[in-house]
Amino acid sequence: MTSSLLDDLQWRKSIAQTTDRKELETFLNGASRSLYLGFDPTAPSLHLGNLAVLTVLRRFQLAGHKPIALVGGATGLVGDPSGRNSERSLNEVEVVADWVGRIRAQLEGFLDFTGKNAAVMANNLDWTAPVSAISFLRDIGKHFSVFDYLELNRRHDCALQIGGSDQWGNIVAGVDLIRRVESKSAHALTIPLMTKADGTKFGKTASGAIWLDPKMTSPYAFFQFFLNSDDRDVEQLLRSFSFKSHEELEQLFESLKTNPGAREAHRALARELTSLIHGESETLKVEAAAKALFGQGELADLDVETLSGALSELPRTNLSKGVPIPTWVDLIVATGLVESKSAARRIVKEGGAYLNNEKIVGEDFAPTAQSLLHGRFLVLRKGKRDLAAVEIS
RNA sequence: GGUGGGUUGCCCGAGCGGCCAAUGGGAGCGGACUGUAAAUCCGCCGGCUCUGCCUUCAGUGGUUCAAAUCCACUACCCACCA
Repeated sequence: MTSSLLDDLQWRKSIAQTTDRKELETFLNGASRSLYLGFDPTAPSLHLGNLAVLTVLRRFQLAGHKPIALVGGATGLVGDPSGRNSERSLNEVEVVADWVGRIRAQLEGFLDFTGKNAAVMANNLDWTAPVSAISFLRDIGKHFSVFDYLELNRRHDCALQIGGSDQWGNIVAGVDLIRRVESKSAHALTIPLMTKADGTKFGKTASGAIWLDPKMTSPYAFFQFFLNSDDRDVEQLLRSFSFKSHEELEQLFESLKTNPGAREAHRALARELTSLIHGESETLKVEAAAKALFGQGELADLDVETLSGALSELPRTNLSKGVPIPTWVDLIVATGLVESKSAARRIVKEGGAYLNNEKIVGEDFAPTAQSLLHGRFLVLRKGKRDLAAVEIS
């Protein structure tokens, strides 16, 4: 209930639009309020884009308010409101239910579901399912994100909805609906959609979105994503995602300006977020791995534990002992780091192929038994920083 | 409902019977430079059992020695008229 929550969000450039700022301020200062944020289950995991708005929800909770995370099981089923893909198979229903479950589990790690301002999980399937299909279409139609707000207002006295700035229209429609139907005032706050300095969408790489699920984006890749961020994006990323104090952040911004090469701010960002999502011990492992693999020391000098720990973070493939070792090209494709043999051959031809940090030459090159580190590991590298591992067992 | 235009590789967009795996741009990838950054420059950029072969230009069928290119039908999009 600190009066500075909105000021803090402002400082973080996390506010795109709000309904009347003064009223909102008064509303938030008055008591511990319920507010909600909705997610569409369009994938089995949340990604960094979701995390940006989710972080704001968390800030509200830390300020004493009660967050409601709405996972739109119903929304996920309807999806495309144009109705073009209106035929849904039973399978899809099950899939969406599964996704909703997974997303819930991720939210549980991020919000506090205990205590006096415990977070609440809601699923709009709870109030859309009992409504018959015909009345649903007639009364609610595709506007049910608006309807959700009304329903949460009734059930949880929720009078603030937050979301990405693309949701502004929807949210305000909900505010209006509550005013009309319930004669109560409701509020809205949107968060700017993040973009990168180069104009591309934030949180996407060539290989796709950065997911919170460690099976979809490894903690190592997650950490590296932040560590390798464009210098120009780091300040905003810290503002948006970090829970450090303003003073600490200002220091990092300063370091970014005066000594960008040290990448102190990048590292702080990568550490904090990886810890937040994957836990501190995982972060330590991942960082140790990166240090080992990118260090100037010889890979062969690393002890088995360090090496095997580091390699476990990478895309990898296993080979059985005894079979002849395939070519570098075949191996790198097997790890999944390169998608076709043509692409792998190209990399060799262009001089970007490495085995155990030594450049290799020739498309037919195959590691020998002597190449094995500690008798069972191979470290493949593509270009400057993409690594993969092979283990013989 | 009527008439006309469109559907090309990850995206945009040329091609309009053979020289087309298909111009150009963007994205992506490799190299140089660096800081596991950006900008810049150079190269690559469908797949494979790689001097060749295979699968691509909305779908299906047809004409032809030969089609992304011509014809017919189907689907979707867009424009003008109603």
